[in-house]
Amino acid sequence: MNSGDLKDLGLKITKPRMKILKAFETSKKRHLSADSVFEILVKSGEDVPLATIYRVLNQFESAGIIKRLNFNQDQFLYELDDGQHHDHLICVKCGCVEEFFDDLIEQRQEEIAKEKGSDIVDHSLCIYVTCIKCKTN
Amino acid sequence: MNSGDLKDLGLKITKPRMKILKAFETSKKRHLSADSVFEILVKSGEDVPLATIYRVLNQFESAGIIKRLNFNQDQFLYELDDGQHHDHLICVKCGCVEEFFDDLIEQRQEEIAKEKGSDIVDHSLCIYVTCIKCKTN
DNA sequence: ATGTATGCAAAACATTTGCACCTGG
DNA sequence: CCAGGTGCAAATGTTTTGCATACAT
Repeated sequence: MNSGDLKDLGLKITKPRMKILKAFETSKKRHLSADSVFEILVKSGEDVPLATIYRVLNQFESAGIIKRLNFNQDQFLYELDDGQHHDHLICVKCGCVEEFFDDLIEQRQEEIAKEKGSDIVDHSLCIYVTCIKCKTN
Repeated sequence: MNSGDLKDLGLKITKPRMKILKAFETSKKRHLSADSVFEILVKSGEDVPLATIYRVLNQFESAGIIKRLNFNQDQFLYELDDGQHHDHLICVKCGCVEEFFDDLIEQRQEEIAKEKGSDIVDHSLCIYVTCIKCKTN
């Protein structure tokens, strides 16, 4: 993701937008809340107000640059959208997130929707786990 | 679910609790928000304040009487817990909810967690659809 | 009687919005 | 220059909480 991409999406290249993008690209965590983006920027002295972060995040989501995820937590998480659909395993102890994709599960969902006469618009599968690290602690 | 069951769970039989239970049992919708429980009770003249509804709903969830669901909407929904795990199809147009259970999907989730070395605690699969009724409108 | 539950009003908290000012192209 | 973006403060909407009173057993 670079400034050209932003421009192509009809979004002006502004400092807040670039900073927020960079936060995602340089963070070791792929899944960030609005608040953690805020924290990252505060720490790097590149402060952007939360309201702007939320606005930019929403625009990025509309533009298809990021995805907003709902893990039944108190906040939404956002991840860069690489175009590869996947689902998530979320550790209930440490909050870490792993991604996976399973063809069989995807297919079965299509079949289930078909049986009901419905068209799938989207789906979300969250597997809440105790991750391998937390199991041994 | 009757007063005896409530008592067995260590919950006193109070008017608000009975009214809220009845709202679930008599509603044609299985999936209700705190607010829609409130509306139902207002309409039947059995008014219970929202704060109490939230408190009772939380107690019921801890007691295993109901489940709290998160469909990526602005509120949580609650359903009577009949002990049968299932997942949901949610219509993005009309908000109607259908339930389903698929053994294959359940199994695959176990396998995926196992591959990662994690233990499943819970999971949530929401298929967002356009339902058959909304397709034809 | 007494520990719980309720009602009310107020708090909490993530997210959104109105509006005046700024900025990118 | 000017539409669009930002910053700030205030609003929103759901859910939670503190506290004094009422109730179940």
